[in-house]
Amino acid sequence: MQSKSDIIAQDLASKIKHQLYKPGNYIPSENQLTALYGSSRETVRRALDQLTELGLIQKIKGKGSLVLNLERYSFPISGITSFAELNKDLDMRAETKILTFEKCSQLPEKFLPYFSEEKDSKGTHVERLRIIQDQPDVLDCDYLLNPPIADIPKSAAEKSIYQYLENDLGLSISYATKEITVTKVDDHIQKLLQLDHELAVLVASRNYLEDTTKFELTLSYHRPDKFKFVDFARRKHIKL
Amino acid sequence: MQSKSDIIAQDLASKIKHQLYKPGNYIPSENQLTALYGSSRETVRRALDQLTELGLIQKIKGKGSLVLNLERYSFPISGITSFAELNKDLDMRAETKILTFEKCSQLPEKFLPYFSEEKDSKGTHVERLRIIQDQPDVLDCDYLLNPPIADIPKSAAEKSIYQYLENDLGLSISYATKEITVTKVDDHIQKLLQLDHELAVLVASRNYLEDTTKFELTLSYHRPDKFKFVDFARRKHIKL
DNA sequence: ATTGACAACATGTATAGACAAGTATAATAT
DNA sequence: ATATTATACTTGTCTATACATGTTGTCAAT
Repeated sequence: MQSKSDIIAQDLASKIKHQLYKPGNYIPSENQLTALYGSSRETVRRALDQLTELGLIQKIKGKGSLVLNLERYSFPISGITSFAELNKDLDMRAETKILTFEKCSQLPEKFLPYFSEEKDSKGTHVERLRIIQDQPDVLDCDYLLNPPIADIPKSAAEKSIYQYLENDLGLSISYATKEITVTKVDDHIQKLLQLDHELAVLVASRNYLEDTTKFELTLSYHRPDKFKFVDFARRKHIKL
Repeated sequence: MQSKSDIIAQDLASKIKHQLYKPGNYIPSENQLTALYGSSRETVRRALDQLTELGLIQKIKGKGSLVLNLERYSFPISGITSFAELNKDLDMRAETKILTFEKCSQLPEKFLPYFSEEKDSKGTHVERLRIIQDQPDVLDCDYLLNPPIADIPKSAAEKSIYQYLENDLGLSISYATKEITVTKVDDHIQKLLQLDHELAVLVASRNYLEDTTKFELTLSYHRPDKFKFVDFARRKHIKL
């Protein structure tokens, strides 16, 4: 269920996207938004907090909330976003080729160096090659852990695994830890990505549900010349 | 000035760091924290929101706030954190060698392909080589834009530019957009980083103040074999 | 022993109100 | 004209309250 502040945030985000509120201008003040949406100021402020976190606006005390212009530098791809979602959002008309789809009684070898803590976990191994404009771009290796994900139809891998998990199974994907490195890859991967050298960008991530259950391990091998990670970050003032 | 909720967040974060609250356990409930800190529940909740965003805890409805165990996989280096801060936090006893420190009337050539919008901006050009355990690791190229940063002493570059800006000049560093790619580098950089090939990881970022003034451009060239970017991300549900 | 209802806890969401502090404008005094 | 003051805005912070909803254990009925 969407909360009132989620709906307001969604509506404002869409208005910013469609340039009803333009970069460099202020959106209506919190009091005006309060009247507009018929809600309390705190509720409006919770919506604005979301937009601030996303990097859509910057709040300036005494003045208002300024719309930032980030579209110039393309859009954040950090966070947790599935390939299918990116494909749709960025309209990159990509093709997906399923290379592997198998159930395993333990973690496949290739995952071991990165996720040794799951050595003996059952799961489903999915390998998919992402092809953009006839160019192999990314090799996605997923391992869906068996508890909590028992069975998954092959059709879900063809479309979107995340959509299947969230819409069909009703699971709530919540957070992830990611690690980006550059590694040497074997002949097999080198051939798949049509590389003329042995280096690839590797994004390794552990993905978790709302109840902190780990449900997926991912290794994504990217062509270095195509790889681009865009991020928006705010300075945090908590010192550990 | 630090707000009440900031102080609570800071205190809780420190307790988590020092294992007073351990991973897998729940921190005290919001009502207990309310009593503990003598504040309202909303104030406590604002503190918990910060810890949630940082990935220190996961709130579970009906149960409580669980401490997550992220230290196992080393700690998020996304966000905006200066090298000096990282050096201190991670205790990596790094050495910094200043290669360039000059005022410029326009953007130096090397920045142009990445920040063409600042072509004619005055500023200070700082190049620093980061050496970790006698191994050149990162080449940091900064360009501090003249408005808003007029003069900067060379001593600041030797210690920490961010500390100088925030503490001495009283500027508020607020947010940044970052872009991570892999690029071919020229002989000069190749030699500095002691690379036996031509690929380096490039982190390009635009850094902004609280009033949305852009104040710094950064190009960081990393040795691919040493590069590691760790991130914590939460799934966002706003669709653009 | 199993089930079901209930109570006591947890977090999630929304509201209303108050005051602080930064910004900009207009009126005022010099 | 210039500087000062008042004011009406803005966002920032905190409080108190209410109700919704999810979780867990207890106690009673079956």
